[in-house]
Amino acid sequence: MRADAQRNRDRIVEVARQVFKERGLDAPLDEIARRAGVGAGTLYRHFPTREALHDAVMQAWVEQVQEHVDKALATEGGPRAQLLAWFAEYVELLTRHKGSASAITTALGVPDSPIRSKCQIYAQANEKVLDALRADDALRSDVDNLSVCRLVGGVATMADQASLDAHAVRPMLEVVADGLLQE
Amino acid sequence: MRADAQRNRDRIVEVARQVFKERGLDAPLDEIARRAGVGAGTLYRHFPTREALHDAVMQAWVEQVQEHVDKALATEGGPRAQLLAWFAEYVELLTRHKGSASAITTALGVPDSPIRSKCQIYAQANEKVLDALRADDALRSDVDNLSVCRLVGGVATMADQASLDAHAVRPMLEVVADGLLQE
DNA sequence: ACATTACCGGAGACTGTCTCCGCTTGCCAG
DNA sequence: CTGGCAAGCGGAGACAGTCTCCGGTAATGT
Repeated sequence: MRADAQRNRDRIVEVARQVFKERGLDAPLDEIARRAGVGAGTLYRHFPTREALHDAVMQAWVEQVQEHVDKALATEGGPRAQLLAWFAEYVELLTRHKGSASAITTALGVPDSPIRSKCQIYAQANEKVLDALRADDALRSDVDNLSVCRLVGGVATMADQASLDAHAVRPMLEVVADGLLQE
Repeated sequence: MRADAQRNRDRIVEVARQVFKERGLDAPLDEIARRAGVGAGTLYRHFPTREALHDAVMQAWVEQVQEHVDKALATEGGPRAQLLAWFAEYVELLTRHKGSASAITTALGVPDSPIRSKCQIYAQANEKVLDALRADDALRSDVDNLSVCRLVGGVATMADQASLDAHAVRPMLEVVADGLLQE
């Protein structure tokens, strides 16, 4: 890639992150182009679809998922506390950008989605937590990873769309956690 | 209201129901106007916002909520079976029109939403089921109705957006039900 | 029959999406 | 250094959807 092309690309992603944060994931792409100082054509060449741009914007913070998993697994207080800590992190990460909770959770089962890599990371992170709990025999045996991701993703989507804070989300996550743990 | 106005209104709702079913809740309003044989102005006068039209379209099947509650409560097999039966009905009703699960669940906590009446009906229906279970002392004491509605609404939203069938939704509802029941 | 006025409808302004193509500019071979 | 040539740029403009405005139409009460 030519140097100027790379510069433009980086610039677009940077501006897009800002604009998406301000106005949601459905902000006008032309405004992003304008604020990035490039023509619409340039934006669309680098990112043929809106989702491709989402994908690029999300890249940075999705890379933090791994450390959030480890943080949650280091929580004291038994499986329930660990699970809740992880779910809270999961929701926090997913709602960091308006609209992404829904986008990622919906795409979880779609093999050729433009944001597939993001979905994978979330699914793998969740699986890691579930596996850790399974090792302690704390988890019900019949739960599958995908369902749990969708369940928590559903909570995150609602939290996102209705602008719920952590306090309002907590009781929902407790219900999910209790439903998942060995009874 | 004048007779011709009433005629047009009914006609618009009827066509809108059809179009929303075919193309989702974000179908072009102008197409609805065209197929209803009225001008765009007429449509917008009767329904100032898209949501107002959603509201009118949903009216018919929201009226069925009550009977679905009773059907679920008549289910044999104890509290868990009843709860699951109701949740399954709830999801089925919410996903009957693409996009409505998200719209209704998001608006649950918004006092001045255009679709407030719909939300109320869902919330009340859910409360009725929860109350019935509480009477049998089957439910955990600390769950609030709104959280449960959001939780199940979240599942419905995911089911809607990812086009999940009842079979894929079932395990999620089981987790929610188990988390809600007295342990 | 007539006046009144609620109501109709579609032209058109506006906003956002996305493409096309003439121009510019970074890059490398000579 | 410099000339040539793609790669890349950018914005005009076609297209689609939203929503308003207002001249005209026709239902209704007297």
